[in-house]
Amino acid sequence: MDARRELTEGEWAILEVVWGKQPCAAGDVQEALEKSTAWTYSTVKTMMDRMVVKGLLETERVRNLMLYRPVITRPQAQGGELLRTAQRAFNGAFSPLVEFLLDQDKLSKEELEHLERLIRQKQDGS
Amino acid sequence: MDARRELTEGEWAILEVVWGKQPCAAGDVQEALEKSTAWTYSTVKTMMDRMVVKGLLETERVRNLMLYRPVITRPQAQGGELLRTAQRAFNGAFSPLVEFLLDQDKLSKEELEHLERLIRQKQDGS
DNA sequence: TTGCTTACTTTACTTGTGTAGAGTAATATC
DNA sequence: GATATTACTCTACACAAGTAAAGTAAGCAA
Repeated sequence: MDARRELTEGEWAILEVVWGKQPCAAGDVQEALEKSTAWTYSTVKTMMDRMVVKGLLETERVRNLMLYRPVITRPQAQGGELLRTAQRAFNGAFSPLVEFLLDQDKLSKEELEHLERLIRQKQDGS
Repeated sequence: MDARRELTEGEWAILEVVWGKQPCAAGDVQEALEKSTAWTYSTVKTMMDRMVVKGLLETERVRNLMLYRPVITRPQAQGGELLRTAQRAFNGAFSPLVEFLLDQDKLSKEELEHLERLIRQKQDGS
């Protein structure tokens, strides 16, 4: 619920899976992350249960199976992440953050064109 | 040196001070952060020494005083932060990150105009 | 009904970070 | 020179997060 909470690397990994397939059992998540993380079932299950306590996931018991759902949406988490980055690294403002990307040539010619178009649309819309 | 290392909240706070005044003694940093963090001298000193071990700061001893300097620059740290955010929350690309900001109306009319101008300059320049 | 399999629970070790007290060394002051 | 001040060092605790082994419960198969 609190999109302002910081997510760890592990929490992101788990949430990505749960967002993709919900409801979702701990075993599903473990299998999905097996290649990238090599975490055992126990590890994933522990992390997910801790995420429930934190309010990041919620559970529903179906017979002997525990199903998990995300409580926060991906956009909420993305927003929180960006907010914190802006806060920490750019004194709380988003615009300097974008300027930094421009300065550092992090955006390709195509992306620049694309963004220019989007900005113009945005301006027309409002 | 490694701009890819993640900085904690505390490390950011300390680095902000050290970037602003270098070289800088632990006491200086403690005083600067006193209002916002209420950390004691010991706390700040411990964190800074750990940052030296990590290669985030370097020291020079002048008589009985230990002076600290940043090893990474602010832009390096900002870049690292943004890179990680892009990685975690936007599958590694910067452009979707900016699009997210547009979608979520995180940028004011003035900022949009400003950015549009910058983008156009950028395109002319290259 | 006996054991196999699967999922879950309990417990615990480790590392990093925030936090700081207590003790020590060196400088400054009277 | 004795004392006060300042800065440092050492040590340690707490909590979060990554990590997972071992034990338990419940449905399934023969």
